[in-house]
Amino acid sequence: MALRHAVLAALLDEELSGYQLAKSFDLGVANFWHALPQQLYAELAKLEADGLVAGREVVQESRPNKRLFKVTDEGLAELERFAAASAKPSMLRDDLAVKVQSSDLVDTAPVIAQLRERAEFARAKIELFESLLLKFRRGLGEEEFLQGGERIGPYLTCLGGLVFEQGYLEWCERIAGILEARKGGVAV
Amino acid sequence: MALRHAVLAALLDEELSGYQLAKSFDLGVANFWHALPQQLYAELAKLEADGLVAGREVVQESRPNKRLFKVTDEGLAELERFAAASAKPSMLRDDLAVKVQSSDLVDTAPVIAQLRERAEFARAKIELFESLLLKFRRGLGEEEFLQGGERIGPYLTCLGGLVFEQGYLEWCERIAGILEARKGGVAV
DNA sequence: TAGGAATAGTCAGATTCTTGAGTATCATGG
DNA sequence: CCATGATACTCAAGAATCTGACTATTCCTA
Repeated sequence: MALRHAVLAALLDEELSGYQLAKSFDLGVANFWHALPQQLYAELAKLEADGLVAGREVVQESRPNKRLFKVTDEGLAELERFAAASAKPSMLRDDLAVKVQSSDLVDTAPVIAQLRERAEFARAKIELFESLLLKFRRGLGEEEFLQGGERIGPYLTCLGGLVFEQGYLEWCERIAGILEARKGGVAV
Repeated sequence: MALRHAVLAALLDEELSGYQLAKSFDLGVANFWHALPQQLYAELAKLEADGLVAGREVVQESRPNKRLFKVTDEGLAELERFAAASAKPSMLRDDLAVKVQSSDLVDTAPVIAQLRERAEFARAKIELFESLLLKFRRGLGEEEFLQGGERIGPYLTCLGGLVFEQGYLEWCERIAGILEARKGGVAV
C-alpha cells in the first residue's frame, strides 16, 4: 500500500490529471516506482475518496475535459506519517539478471543482444537524467542549488536514477563482454 | 509470470527443498528477484505439475522430511525459451526514494535516519557479496575465473548486486549529507 | 526442563497488479 | 477525406503477491 505515497509525492510539485500523471510518472517517479496508467487512475479515485487529494474539473475547448488533482493538507499529513514510518526494503525485479544467472546452461547469443540493448536504453536514460538535472537547477551550480534551492526532492531522486542507470550500464557492458569472450573459447 | 524462471534459475546449481530455496533466494537470486517463501512453495508445486521440475522425498532422521526439487530437461528448455524472448524492463520499488522525493515538504530527520540505516545495510551486503565472489572463484583470479570457470552465472549476478549496493550506498550517504546540511541552514 | 530457534512446510483471504479491451474527441499528415 | 496518433479516461477478469496464522519435530541453551 505505498503506490498511494508515490502518487502523492508525484503530485507535490504540480496539479496533474490522471493522464498527465501517467506521463510524468514515466519521466520521474518511475525511476523508483513503477505503475500502469490504470493503477494511477484507480489510486487517484481512492485518494480522492479518502480526502488525500482534491480533484477539480477543467473544461477544455480543443481537447476532452480533464480532472486535475492536488494534494490536500490531509494528504501531506499522510505523507508525513509515511516518511516517519520505517521503510520497506527496496525491491528489484529484473528479467535480464535471471537470464544472466542461467547463462552457462542456455544459449548466450540472445542474452548478449539483450544486454547490449539494455545498455543503449541506459545510455538514453542517463542523457535524459542529465538534462533533467540541468533543468531542475536552472543555471545554478550543483552545490549552490543543493544548499539553497527550495525544492530539491525531485533532483535528489533523479540523481539516484542516474547512479542506478550508470551502474546498470557498466554492468551490462562488462557482462556482455565477458559472455562474448567465452562464446569464442567454449563450444556452443 | 517470471517468478517461475527465477526459481528455475535458482535450482540450476543444486537440488533444493522449498525451505532451502527460500533461504538461498535471500542470499542470491533475491538481488534481482524478490519473493516470499509461500510464493516459492506454490511455484514449486506448479512447476512440478507442469513437469519443469522433479521432486523427490528425502526421509530424514533428526529433522522433518523434505522434498528436493531439480530442474528437468523440459524446465531447461523453458529457461532457454525465456532467455531468447525479449526481457521486460527491470522494475524497482523503493519506499525510501519516495520519502526523499517528498523531503522538502516533510520532516527530514527520520528520512536522514533511514538513509543512514540503509547505508549500513548496503555496507553489510557489499561485504557479503565480496565474500561470496571469493568463494565462487575458489582461489582463482577474477579474469582467470571469468574466462575459464564452467559456471559463472551466479558470479555475474552477484557482481550486479555488488554494483547496485555500491551505487545505493554512495547515494544514501550523499543524500543524507545534503539533507543534514540543509537542516542546519533552513528553519525546521 | 522449559523456551526459543531452526527445519519443513500448508492454508485462506485480501489486496494489488497485469492484460486487454473499449469510449470519445480533436489535430495532423498524406 | 481517411488513417493515425494524442488527449482523456473507464471497466472487468484473472494472475500474482502479501499478510498472517497454523502444524509438527528437533536441537540447543539457559
